[in-house]
Amino acid sequence: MTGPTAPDGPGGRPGPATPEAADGRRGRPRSAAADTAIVEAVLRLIEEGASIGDLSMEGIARAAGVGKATVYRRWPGKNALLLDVVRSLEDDLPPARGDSVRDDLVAMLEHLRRRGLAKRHSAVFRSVLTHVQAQPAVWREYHENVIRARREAMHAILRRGMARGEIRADREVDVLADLFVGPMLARALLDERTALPEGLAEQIVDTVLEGVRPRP
Amino acid sequence: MTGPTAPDGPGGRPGPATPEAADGRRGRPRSAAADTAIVEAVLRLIEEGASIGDLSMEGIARAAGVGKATVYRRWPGKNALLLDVVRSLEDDLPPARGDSVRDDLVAMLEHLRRRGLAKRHSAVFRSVLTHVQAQPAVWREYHENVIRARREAMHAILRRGMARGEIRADREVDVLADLFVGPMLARALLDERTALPEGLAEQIVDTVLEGVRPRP
Amino acid sequence: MTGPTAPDGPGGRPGPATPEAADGRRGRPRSAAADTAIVEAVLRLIEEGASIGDLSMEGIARAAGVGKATVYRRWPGKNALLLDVVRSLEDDLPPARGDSVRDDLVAMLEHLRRRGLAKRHSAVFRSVLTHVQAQPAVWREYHENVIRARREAMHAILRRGMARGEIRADREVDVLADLFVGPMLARALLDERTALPEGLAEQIVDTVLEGVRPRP
Amino acid sequence: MTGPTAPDGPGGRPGPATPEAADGRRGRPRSAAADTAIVEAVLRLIEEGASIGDLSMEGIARAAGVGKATVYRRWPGKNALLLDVVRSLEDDLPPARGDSVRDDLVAMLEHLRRRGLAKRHSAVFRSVLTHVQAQPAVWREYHENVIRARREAMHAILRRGMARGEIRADREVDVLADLFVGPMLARALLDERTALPEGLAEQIVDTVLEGVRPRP
DNA sequence: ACATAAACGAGACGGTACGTCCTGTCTTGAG
DNA sequence: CTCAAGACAGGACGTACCGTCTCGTTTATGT
Repeated sequence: MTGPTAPDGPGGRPGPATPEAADGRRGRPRSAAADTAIVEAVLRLIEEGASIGDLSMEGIARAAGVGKATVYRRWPGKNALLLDVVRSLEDDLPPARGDSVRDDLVAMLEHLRRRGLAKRHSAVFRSVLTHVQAQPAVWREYHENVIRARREAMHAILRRGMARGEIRADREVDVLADLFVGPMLARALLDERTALPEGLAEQIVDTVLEGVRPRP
Repeated sequence: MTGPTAPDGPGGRPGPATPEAADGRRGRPRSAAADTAIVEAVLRLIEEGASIGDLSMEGIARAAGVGKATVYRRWPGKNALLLDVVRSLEDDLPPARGDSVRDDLVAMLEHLRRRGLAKRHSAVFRSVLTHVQAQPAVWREYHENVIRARREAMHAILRRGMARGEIRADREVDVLADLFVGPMLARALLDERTALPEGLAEQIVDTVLEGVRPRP
Repeated sequence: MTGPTAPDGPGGRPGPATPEAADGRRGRPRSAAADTAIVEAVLRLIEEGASIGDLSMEGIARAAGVGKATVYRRWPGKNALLLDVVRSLEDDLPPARGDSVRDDLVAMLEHLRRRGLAKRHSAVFRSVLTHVQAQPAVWREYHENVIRARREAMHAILRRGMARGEIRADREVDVLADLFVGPMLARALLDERTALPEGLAEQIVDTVLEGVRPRP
Repeated sequence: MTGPTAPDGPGGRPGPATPEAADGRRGRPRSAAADTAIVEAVLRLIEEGASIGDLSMEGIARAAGVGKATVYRRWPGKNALLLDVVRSLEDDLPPARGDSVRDDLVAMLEHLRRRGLAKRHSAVFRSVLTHVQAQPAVWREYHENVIRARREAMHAILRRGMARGEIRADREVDVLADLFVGPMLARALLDERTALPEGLAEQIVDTVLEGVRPRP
């Protein structure tokens, strides 16, 4: 989510009370430079090998050359900040091109695979995500905003497939969705051997479509 | 791993420096009561709603009625302790009964499903696991001890299936394994709506075996 | 010093940078309302029980309904502001009426006593003064402007008394001055039991004049 | 107060709950070295020119080579710490020798004069005292413990003088006491020109005893 | 029985980070 | 050029934990 360049997370958090939405918009406006300096500092620190536990608001502010209050003015705590950092890494979902359900599924999984590969991701994403996951409230919000969108896109593809007779219709849609997403997730989380290999998306989609029993 | 009652992790961790491996083993022996008090305190705190980030060695020792040094004498840090707590919750894998590959797969996934259901698990396990995951070193060790065993059991089942012609042999075994384990993982981690429903194991196994394309 | 209503401190402090001294005196003039709002806010806060340490430029500006910059435009810091507040409380010294030295001394001490009694004083003055005293530079300036004037008035009275034979001339004037001022000061600073009682000025002056040895 | 070497203030603050008075006296005992390191650090910083406002608990702990918590374990805040520092500088009052009331009074004032002269005092004492004075609660306690003792010693001297006919009995004792103490205080607080000169105690006592009117 | 030695609870130690507040400066749009 | 508003970098506040280190006490064992 969020355009790749425009970090709208900061400042946007408080919802209706957001300064730019306010009537008068008085006082010195928030520095966009500080926004990016903070997010970049987090990414830099993680790339330099810091684990999530090593990160501190104190250290982030220091690394960003920013006062602590400037960080807290934008995010209520470390979790919310990290959540926004993750969001800033999210790409937009690929549009379902619709040539065939199989191709749409492959495109979706390829999107997931690539995201798990990007330099910043493999380090940042894995650790941030698992960290955020342990924080119910934060995780819920992330869930609402990011995972839900992905799930719904997946469901749309599958329902279209059912309507066109390409996908069996005697299973619940969300179970089917997990059948495709799950293997990629398992590989990303449980297997540390290698990066997610090219061709994995096709392999998963095709095998799940055709089934694991030997074909005659 | 580890018997349900006997937490052998403690004391055993430091390896060669372990007292019982020493020549004389003099002095007061470690209190087994302290071992269990500590682990139980962690579980209790989590059940009472504490997130992993809320846990502190200080608080754990306090809740266990134990001196801080007594905790540190057994585990080098919070991660190692939590890892042992997770391990204490692991049940032994079900033996592959071998009637059919399909049944063995269902048994394996049912084992996973149940583990994710137990009261202590759904609260403890999810959060501890995701926390531990963010700690590369700790995760690696957990991986070696627990996940690896599970993966190998899975692989054994699948290879037997291939040999018996029940599983297609033109795919890598570990990709196939993720095809079964992944959907359960996805449901457990990404879906907070409900507990894992009964029958989910069968549903996943059968659908993956038969494939998602409509059957004629 | 300063008329009771006209706080000329503000604006006058920065010296050459003062606007009214400038050639053209362009732009929006300073708000006299802001001047008084600030000083009044300080007094109000102290009367409401705030200790000096509790006061902050931030809080003062807030209480005065004024921007922080408006305060800093007038005073370089908290000390300077507090000093001006104290000054705004100073009454003019009573003119030496000259009927007798004894009466002039009583009038002087009565002036001190009353100043230490006024509602605003007993709260404000004591704390502000002792605070200011701990700031050498500020204290020095206060000393030059306020205490010195008082001391010189005192010395004038005493010298006149010596000339007229009412005061012994074999002591240094400033030691004699402290003999009268000191007791009132000691009572005000070291004794918290009661307000300074009526008649105290007379009692001190007469006893010091006559001496503490029993009279025959 | 407090013995000259043994800073019993720290730890002793909480009154009856003091650890050394407790039944079991468990846990690691407090480090006496830390006690002195902290107090010495305050004195050192002040001697190096720091004003009271410049002192911070953070800086004091740093200068003492001590954790902040170690300071807060002993004193609840800066005021209480400074109060103890002042107390650590108090000498015991000189015993009233009783040869004559005049000599006892001189000894008492000489004690005050000297205390205001000691290197550490003139810097530390003046500023700490005036600072502490602005904190009603702290001042009250200091008053109870230190000033009260001094006042009572003074009263004892004066009452003995009245009984022996050396002091006029038609004035309240506490007014008389201020007649002697006040001038020394005024000189110390209001006059920054010079240190308190030798012979000042005698000069004050004799002049107050004899009175300021010319003697025949 | 008695010393030895390690573990025990308690809690102090020097540190680091927390999230809040204040300082003195700067930057808006409005007057 | 001032005003109210409020963001800025910096830093102190008092609290909580970190992992280590004493304390005095308890509990085994090896003599």
